[in-house]
Amino acid sequence: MTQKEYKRTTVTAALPYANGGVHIGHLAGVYVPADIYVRYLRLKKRDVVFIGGSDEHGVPVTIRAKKEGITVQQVVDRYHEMIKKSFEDFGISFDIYSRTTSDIHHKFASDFFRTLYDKGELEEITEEQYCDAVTGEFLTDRNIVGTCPRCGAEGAYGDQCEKCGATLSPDELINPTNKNNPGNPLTKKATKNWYLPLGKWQDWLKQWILEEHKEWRSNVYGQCKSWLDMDLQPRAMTRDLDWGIPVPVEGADGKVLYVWFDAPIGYISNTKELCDNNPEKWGTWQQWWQDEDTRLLHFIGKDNIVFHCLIFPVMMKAHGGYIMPENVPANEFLNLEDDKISTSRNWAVWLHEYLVDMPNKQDVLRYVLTANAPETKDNNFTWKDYQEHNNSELVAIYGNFVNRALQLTKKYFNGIVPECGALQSVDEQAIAEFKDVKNNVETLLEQFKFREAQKEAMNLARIGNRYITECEPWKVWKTDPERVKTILFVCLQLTANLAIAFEPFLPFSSAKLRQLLNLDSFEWEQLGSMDILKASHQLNEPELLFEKIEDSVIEAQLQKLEDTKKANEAETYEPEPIKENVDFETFEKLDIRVGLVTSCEKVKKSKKLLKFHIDDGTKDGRTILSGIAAYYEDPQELVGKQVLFVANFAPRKMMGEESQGMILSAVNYDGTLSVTTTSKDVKPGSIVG
RNA sequence: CGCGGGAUGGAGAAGUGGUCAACUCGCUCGGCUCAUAACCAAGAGAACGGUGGUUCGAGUCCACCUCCCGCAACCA
Repeated sequence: MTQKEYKRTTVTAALPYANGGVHIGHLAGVYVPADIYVRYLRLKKRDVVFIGGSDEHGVPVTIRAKKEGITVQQVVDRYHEMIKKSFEDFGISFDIYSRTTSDIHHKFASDFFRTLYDKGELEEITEEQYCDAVTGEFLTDRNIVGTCPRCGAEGAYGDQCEKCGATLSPDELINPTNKNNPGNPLTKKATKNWYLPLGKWQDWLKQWILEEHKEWRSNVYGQCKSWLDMDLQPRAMTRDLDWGIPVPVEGADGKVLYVWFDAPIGYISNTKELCDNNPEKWGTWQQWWQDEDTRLLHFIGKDNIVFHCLIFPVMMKAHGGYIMPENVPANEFLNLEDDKISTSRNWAVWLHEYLVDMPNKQDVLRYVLTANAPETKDNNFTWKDYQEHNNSELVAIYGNFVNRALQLTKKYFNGIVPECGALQSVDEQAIAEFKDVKNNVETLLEQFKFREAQKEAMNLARIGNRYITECEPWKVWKTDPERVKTILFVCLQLTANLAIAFEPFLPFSSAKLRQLLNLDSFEWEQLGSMDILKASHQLNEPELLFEKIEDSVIEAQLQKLEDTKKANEAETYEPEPIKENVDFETFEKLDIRVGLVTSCEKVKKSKKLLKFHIDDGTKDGRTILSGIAAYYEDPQELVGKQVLFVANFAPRKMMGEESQGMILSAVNYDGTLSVTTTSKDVKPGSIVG
């Protein structure tokens, strides 16, 4: 694929925003593929650096800080630590994971901006912009709400009305106000900002991307093309805000660098931090960002395409001296149980929670996310899928083959690698098959086809299972023990090959397998070879590589999601509209009373009905049937409670019983029912009014 | 509204003009028993989102349409 032979590779993974945790969508889209690729290159002994870090500027963290009553720094500290820790525990092998609030970054980004400014690469534009008349803060279109001029809906945004879909500008809104401070009036103030004139670089971008990088993924190429077919507008690189990197220009008080300006520079400043800390090992940062022999790769999600393919390259080009990305493998999005992943709705599987709920199952998640990777279209993660991939692939195919090989070796040869005898055609065929795997995996990885590459690695185990079944060493042992030596020798070499092939994908399992095989180290070039384990080498005690995941574990996760859904519904609950007014006489017609429940039981053959006996102050009391059985599993808990009931309801037969009235229940937001009761003890039969 | 990406058996997913639409999981039926009821073999199952067109021939090219996602707050 790559025509040029590069000396080294710089790999970046999108900087997660320090306003929440990392979830499976981030992992599947960016971090797992990036990590696979980097581990592969390292195993090939290539020079590679893997850069990550938290993006800690921008507006949302300031809003969160305000809401929680803590400082912005406290917010970003909290999430930075959390994200960093969970990446580590998950085995995302960043060479550095730093942050955009670091001193090095502030200075670097500031200098970068200043260079553009001094070279005259930025345009100064003064504009009237909306701001909150009370607080004075500037507002983006999206943070202005008002009444839609077309459909009259309330709560239309400054850029679009969600109700009718009309594209709007804030000027068109009726009664515009600050979304975060409803009611505050707006005014307009002139403000000066610095813009990057993208149009100036349009021809260069067209040549570089549309002509020279036709091999980029179609989603990336198509998105770039659609932008490049229009006239690119200047893009503001500064904002009126007090959180961020101050604009290093005279007269720019109260202005900071736009997050999208400073965040990608974080890739570079983090590299610098890494190199400064250990120059012997890492050399200079310039070597990773400015040397023509370095290949630059950005792993991102599809929403970041224009920033990484157009804006950041223009920033680097305008600055001068930087290399351009050689590829930007952007993934599509992952859904969760058929619903969009959403931070605000808490609809996600959070990495930090997964690591607690599913201890030592990092590789299972890595495997499933890769097997289901949203490489060409949005995909769906379901827990059932997760269980299936684990149980029928990792356990049944990979883990099982390894276990067969190790157990048989233990049984027949005390865990010592036997001598290889003369090869038969069945052996040679298996060996020939698994020699192809190396090339196939390499080709696929170089094309960023991780899903297929992993499947190809799994083929090794399939080959192994087929081979061992065909050779039946457990049978041959009885007649020809010498032959069993060769069979198991081949199986063990296959096992060692599996450890190598899966290292980029399943690093924890490969480490464990390497330990079981009692191997100190291995490298990619050994993949496909038949002498990784020498005869008479002692193996360690066999252990299972993967465990079956039981239904109960999956059900617990599904329940967790179900609870989230419930909580979301509760949050977005809106009461039913109030009914038409009635006069007092109408109300008076209803005779509502207090009753004491003296007995309560399920009505046979009915799913819904409970049969109450109520003390209503009369000698015999009355019987009332109520359709709330589904919400009171144990009817006994209602006995002794005072309830409100309509006493002058016309009696009605249900399931053969007569119901004399109606017990009042509240209908909860989710449709569940709750019997009403009194707050103090009241004599049965008392009037409610 | 516009622009970009996508829609292939129950699920994932190859395939860009021409052998029975590959492969993985699931399913059915055999076999095996070394192995975590794991393994191996065989089989069933897709008129390739819809309509129309180009062509000797289309999942593959063209037109129109439908649905999903992104570009547009949070966000991979």
